[in-house]
Amino acid sequence: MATEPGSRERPKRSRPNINDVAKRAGVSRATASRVLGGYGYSSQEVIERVNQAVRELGYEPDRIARTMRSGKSDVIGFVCADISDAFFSAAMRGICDVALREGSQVIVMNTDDRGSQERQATKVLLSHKVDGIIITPVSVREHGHIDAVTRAGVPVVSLDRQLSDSGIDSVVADNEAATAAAIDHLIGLGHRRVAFLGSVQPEEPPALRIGKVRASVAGPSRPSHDRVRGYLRALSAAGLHPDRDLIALVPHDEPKRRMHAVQTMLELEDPPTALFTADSYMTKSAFSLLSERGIAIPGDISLLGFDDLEWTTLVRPRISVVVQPSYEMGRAAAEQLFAQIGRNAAPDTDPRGRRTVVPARFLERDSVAPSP
Amino acid sequence: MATEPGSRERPKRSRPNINDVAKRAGVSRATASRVLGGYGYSSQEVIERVNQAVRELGYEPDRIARTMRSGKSDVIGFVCADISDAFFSAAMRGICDVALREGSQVIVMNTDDRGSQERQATKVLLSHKVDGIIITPVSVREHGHIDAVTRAGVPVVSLDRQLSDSGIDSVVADNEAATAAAIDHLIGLGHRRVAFLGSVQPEEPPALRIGKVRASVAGPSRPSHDRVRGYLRALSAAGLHPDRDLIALVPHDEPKRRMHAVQTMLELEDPPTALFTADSYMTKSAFSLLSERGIAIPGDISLLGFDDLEWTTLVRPRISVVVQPSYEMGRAAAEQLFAQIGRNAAPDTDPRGRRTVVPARFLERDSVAPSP
DNA sequence: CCCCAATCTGAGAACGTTCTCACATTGGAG
DNA sequence: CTCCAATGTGAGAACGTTCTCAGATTGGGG
Repeated sequence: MATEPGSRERPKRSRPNINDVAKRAGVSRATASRVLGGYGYSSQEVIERVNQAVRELGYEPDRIARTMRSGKSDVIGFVCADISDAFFSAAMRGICDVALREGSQVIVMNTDDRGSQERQATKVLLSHKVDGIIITPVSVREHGHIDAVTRAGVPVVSLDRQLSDSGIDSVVADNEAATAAAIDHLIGLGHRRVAFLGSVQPEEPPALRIGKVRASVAGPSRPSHDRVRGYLRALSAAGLHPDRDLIALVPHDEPKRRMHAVQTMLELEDPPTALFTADSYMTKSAFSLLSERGIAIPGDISLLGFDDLEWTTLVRPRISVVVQPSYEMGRAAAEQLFAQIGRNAAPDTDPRGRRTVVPARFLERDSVAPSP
Repeated sequence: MATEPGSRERPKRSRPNINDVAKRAGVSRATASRVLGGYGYSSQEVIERVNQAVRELGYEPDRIARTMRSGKSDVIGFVCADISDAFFSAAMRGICDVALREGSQVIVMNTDDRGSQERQATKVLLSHKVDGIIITPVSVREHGHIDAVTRAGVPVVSLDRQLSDSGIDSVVADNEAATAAAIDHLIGLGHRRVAFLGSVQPEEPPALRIGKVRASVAGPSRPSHDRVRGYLRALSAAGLHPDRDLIALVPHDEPKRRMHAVQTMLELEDPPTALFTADSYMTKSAFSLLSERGIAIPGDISLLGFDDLEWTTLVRPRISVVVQPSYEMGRAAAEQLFAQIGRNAAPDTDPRGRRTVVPARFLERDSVAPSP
């Protein structure tokens, strides 16, 4: 009723609030809130009148006001390097599914693996009063900004990487064990010269890239390191000595250097009979180069990769891979986060942080054969 | 100073607010806010004292309270079918990049192409007071819930699909033109029997899948329809008549039926000499089947696909494709959304909604050859 | 008949911000 | 000297919610 003359500028008509509901139901705001919140006492009649009013007005509570009052926002943050990356977008889906079940929403922020962006992201999320944060931290050592989050009483779960010396929960794949098993598989097939080709983050200290692999690889969990460790462990378990020439670690943002690393490996005097490519970037580069050069897989050389990508079953031969369950890892991280949120961020349970390790699976396909 | 005895239960120590800043600077809350907001008059001395206090306390304004007061949240929503899909996650990245520049964050919600989820998502986002929504709507006809969003004064941009009879902005690829050009290319190479293999949404009316393709394909922009239209247009421009047997549209969530559609096509009495696969699902299925069957591409049959996926350059032959610039589409949608937000959601500019069409590119590779 | 517990309700505070308004205090022009 | 504009400041309202508290009304047990 009462359509004002200038019905054009209606957009100013804002959503009904709880006062409107109360008025329509003929009760006070407190009573309406009590009915909606389902606490305290309310007469049956009032309950019905309020619900009726809610329906008639199409009332939806304002989550901002609710957050203001309660401190709980029903929003969590996901901080990752790049949401368009297949691993992160799959994990994101897992996170979203759990969040939906919990009645929460997810804010995503990309860091491009830059510490400054990450620090900014945590600040912003905190000022949005998120209930918790899932993060794939750029650095496993410098995590002052992340500690600040937990200190503010906001739960944090670290995904895919583990922070050293912090009580922060983490969800990681068993990269070391899975890699060791894969390498062991190759050794079992008679391979004695197995190359390890992996990527590292651009920010990583160059020490890792050249000398003292074993030492520099020690420390907190980070996929690239753990996989090197797994490689070394399998070798040593089989009584083989690691050969510096058969290990290459290049920054993941330099495709040319990746190609070059594979190339160098193939031109060795005593070349490897099997390639273990420790991540999707490297697997792709190696496969490209091999097929460009007309080198037969697995006839001339065996190829075993990490990460299951769509194309690994589309190319011939189909590539055998160790696959990280990215969706499930996202789910697990979210489950753990909501568990923390539920018990009100009690930071006392385990001083070293709960660590969830999810198994990576080995998918045998056609790119690996016995050593000639 | 003054570390209380029970310094264990510190987490209750909440972040400093603007009152703390004001107190420390020895001014009123209003003055502190004025300095921080940079409006009105403030003496140089007070400005410095306030900034000093901000630094000392590490004060960060509470965005929830700010939203409460101003109605602007610096958050936008992205509603898509599935964030783990390559198209959406790339678009998401584009959206995030623009949002970052604008000082906003992005909440993602998945619908799995279900109308109920989508309606729910818009409600939730509205109650979070988002400044705008980018959406890939499930249905191009039933958009009452989306109209409700604009009616609430919240800008909306539709991505990849266009809503019929609504003033809602959209960003879409020129699917029809790009498809027509691709088909034309095939015809130019002598192909007379070109098959069209595409997917449709599960919810889509079966009418589309069987008869009267041309008629049912009319209407608002939606990639699957536009591509069929482009196909028909190119055929007709070349004086060719469409053959019902050479057109297959199957729900994208039924891989078996996809395979079956390709199979049927190949077993036709007068089989096609070229396959146009109108989306990534179909391209993958067709390539798989062809290579399984040992059918030579492009020797026995030419293959031309839609969507550029990583593997299309990894397999042999490399697949020629029409590629949709997903990242740029996300960017464009976000740009348009913030433009609307900037001019305060004036819904008066163009009653039919601004339509941004971004060109799809044709990438010629090795999977297309002249007709034998 | 009185009292107290149980039931029901509403007034009002609080969350942290922004911003309007009113009230000083200047100093220069007339 | 007077007046007014320019400059500087603070009190307090408002956003929409939740929830504590106190007050009112019942009814049953003593």
